[in-house]
Amino acid sequence: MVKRTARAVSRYHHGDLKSAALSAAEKILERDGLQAVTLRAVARAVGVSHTAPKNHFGDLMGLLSEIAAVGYLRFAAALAEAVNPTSGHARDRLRAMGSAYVTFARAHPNLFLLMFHSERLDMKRPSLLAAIDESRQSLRTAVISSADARPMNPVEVAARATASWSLVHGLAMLLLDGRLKNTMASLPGVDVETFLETVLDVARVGD
Amino acid sequence: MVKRTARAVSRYHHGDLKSAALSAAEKILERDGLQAVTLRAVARAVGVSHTAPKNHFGDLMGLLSEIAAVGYLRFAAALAEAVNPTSGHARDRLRAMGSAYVTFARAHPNLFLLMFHSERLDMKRPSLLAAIDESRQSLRTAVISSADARPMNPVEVAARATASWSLVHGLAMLLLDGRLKNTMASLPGVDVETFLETVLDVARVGD
DNA sequence: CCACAATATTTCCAGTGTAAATATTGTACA
DNA sequence: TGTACAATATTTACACTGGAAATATTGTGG
Repeated sequence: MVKRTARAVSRYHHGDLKSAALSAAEKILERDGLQAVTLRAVARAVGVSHTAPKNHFGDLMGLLSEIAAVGYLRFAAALAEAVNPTSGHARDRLRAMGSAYVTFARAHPNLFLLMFHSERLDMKRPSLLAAIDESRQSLRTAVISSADARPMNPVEVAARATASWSLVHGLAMLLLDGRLKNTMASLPGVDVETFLETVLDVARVGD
Repeated sequence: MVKRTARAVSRYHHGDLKSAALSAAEKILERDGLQAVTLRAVARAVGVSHTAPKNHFGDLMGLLSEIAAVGYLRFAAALAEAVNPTSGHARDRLRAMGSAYVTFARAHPNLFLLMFHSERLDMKRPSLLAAIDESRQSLRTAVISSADARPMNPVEVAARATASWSLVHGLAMLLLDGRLKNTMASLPGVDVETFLETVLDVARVGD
């Protein structure tokens, strides 16, 4: 059995506890849900005393915030990726980002739910704020580039951006919370991804 | 000091524990958040041993489910109320219901968040299912009545309904999670309700 | 009036977050 | 090289939680 990554032999001083704990926590989150993400469970998974994580995350909220921060960085990358190849019209880029938004939520449901669960997050934590801001940048570029030629006042611009965001976010949340099961059941032969794309097509926000 | 409602003198056998516990729990929920809703806290608030609620709710998830059920009944009433007086066009009714949806979420934020937090709910509990179905009925009437004259296939009908729902739900969730603070801060002089109405106006879903 | 079901209490246990004191280790500096 | 110091980890302790199990009280139908 090979030694971990760094020189870790003595067992005291894990050597890479922070990142090890983060990935262990993320695994627990996706596998067993948020309620299973526990300081003690993470510590057990990494093979360390149950108070060791405190040095790196402070408390449970700190740990969850760091997990969410990692999620936001991946989220931002996924959104940016979705826009890049689409060299078509601005509206197509917005549409592609909406699709990527929902796809990410489906691919990492528990992580996504945590990311929008402020009650469990420390919204003053710098790393989390920075990661959120990165996602916001990704979103903004697509929304801005889809602005019409005709002049709009700032409120209308913000309202359209918020409407677009609300649509994709609400769709993701309803889906993850199982609220679309009835709808899907009433449409035999229609698979989920097809239906989600139809929703995004039908709802061309603003005009 | 007047006796409670029913004849409750002996202190053993509360007499109306279920409803008393429910309203106490709801008060705690709105005042201190979901994490404060605890079987023991509710029992303390009602002045009863900490295992007494078990007889009525089974476990914590059962209690939370009953609270959510009450919320869904109120939610359904609020939505139905919003549609009733509006005798105008079908689209106006849909618009009014969207406004009522967001208004309810703002008026009872923690309750609303619980209602869409399946992880904490027992979605097999009959009372909860019935209450959810009542809300769904309220929503459905408005959406159906706003359907165009021109024929649509079932998938498009469902997609439009889902898009409308997603928009208002996403708007409510983003707002409650504090995700619109930045946007609002960038629009000095615009108050929240005005902005929310603008979002709903801008996003006339489907056509 | 009494057996029984419903309701409430008491007692107990395992699991959790967190604080405080202690122990070990890496490292900068002499 | 060696040593004080900061960083990191452990041990111990405590208050809280959900829940199971045994017990006690009360309402009610027979």
